[in-house]
Amino acid sequence: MARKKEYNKEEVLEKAMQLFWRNGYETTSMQMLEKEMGINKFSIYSAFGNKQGLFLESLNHYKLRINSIFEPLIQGTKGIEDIKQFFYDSVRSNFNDEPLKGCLVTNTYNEFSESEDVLIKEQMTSFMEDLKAIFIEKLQMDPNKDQETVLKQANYLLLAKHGLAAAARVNTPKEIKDYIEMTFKNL
Amino acid sequence: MARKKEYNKEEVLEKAMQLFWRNGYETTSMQMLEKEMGINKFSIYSAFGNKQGLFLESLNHYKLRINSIFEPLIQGTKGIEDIKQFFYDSVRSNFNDEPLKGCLVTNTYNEFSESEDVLIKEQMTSFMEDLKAIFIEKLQMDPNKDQETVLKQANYLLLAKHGLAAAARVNTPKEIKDYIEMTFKNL
DNA sequence: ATAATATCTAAACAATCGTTTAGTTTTGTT
DNA sequence: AACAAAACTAAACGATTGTTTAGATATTAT
Repeated sequence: MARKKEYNKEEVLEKAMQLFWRNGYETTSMQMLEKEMGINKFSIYSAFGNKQGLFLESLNHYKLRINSIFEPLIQGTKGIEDIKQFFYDSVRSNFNDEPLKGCLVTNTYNEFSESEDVLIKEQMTSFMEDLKAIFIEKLQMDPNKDQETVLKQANYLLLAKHGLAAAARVNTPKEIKDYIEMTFKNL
Repeated sequence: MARKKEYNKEEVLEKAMQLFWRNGYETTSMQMLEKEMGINKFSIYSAFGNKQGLFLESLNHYKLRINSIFEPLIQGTKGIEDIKQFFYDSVRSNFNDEPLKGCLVTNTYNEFSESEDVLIKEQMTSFMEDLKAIFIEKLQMDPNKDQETVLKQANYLLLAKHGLAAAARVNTPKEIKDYIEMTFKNL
């Protein structure tokens, strides 16, 4: 009993996410989003509530989109090798002449670390905790590692991943490769 | 033949720098700066030109201020141990119940990685290159290391420093400590 | 065909952004 | 004492921020 949407929600969300990914939350204006998404501001507000709502949905869209990177990590059975491959998958764009945008989650984590936006901070914290849990599980696959070592190495890898994501926006493929290789050299 | 300034330039610069450090460039407004620095907008503009000028001077002020961290690194004679100490010095606030603001240079590096602000990007790039040169020099103190290894480890440490600075804004002292120890374990 | 309703466009909203202007006050020199 | 120069206050600048409103348009169920 009503008019049809002239846009596809997934498609415009993908475009919004790309823009947020490239510029961050604060720098991306509704005007830019309107232009990039190709739909009117009113349509954005009816579909996503407000800018924060659009961003949160963009984050979720991002998580689904990078499933191809997480799936092998979660499903893998090779322990620490899976994590290393995950590191490489995370920065694939650095080796493919694609624009370097790092990791949207880490970018957001950095941008909002001093912010008081509760919803977004919660999303970030839970995401990081999930990742740490996965790392721990992978590290525990090695029976020679006691629990203390596992936790220590998980902390190490979590921060390494964090740093890699940040660095991936500015560093060269060679620097990235050196970093990943050194990181996993003696684990 | 003129009126005296009622403020001390170093003092207001310190306050501006603190604010930029906490919030980043984009999030810090002239209104906030006016309030924090305790002087009028007009005075800010006469002294620093514009917001970007104020930020660039804040960056320089920051570099002078963290001299106590860099001096031991540059003057040190213990090679890699100096770098490790430098890492610890960089995140001292994490161990001292002080507010966690990470490293202003790295925060800025991240915030401006996709920006087109040439002046600020130049400052960041030169800063990172300087740091890498110092790392290389330190690593070369070990005569057992060939040049290829030196470069590889320098890349590794530069990214590690980058990641540490980002992570220092959100992680716990234990996580930070685990990270630093693991980073230097097998160099 | 008509009524109902959701979606569109386009303009306007108040608030804030970085920046500038106008006018006053203070200081130092002659 | 009078003038000149710099620093102050406070208000306003136009542009842009995120958000909302008003009205036209399109679609569907009856």
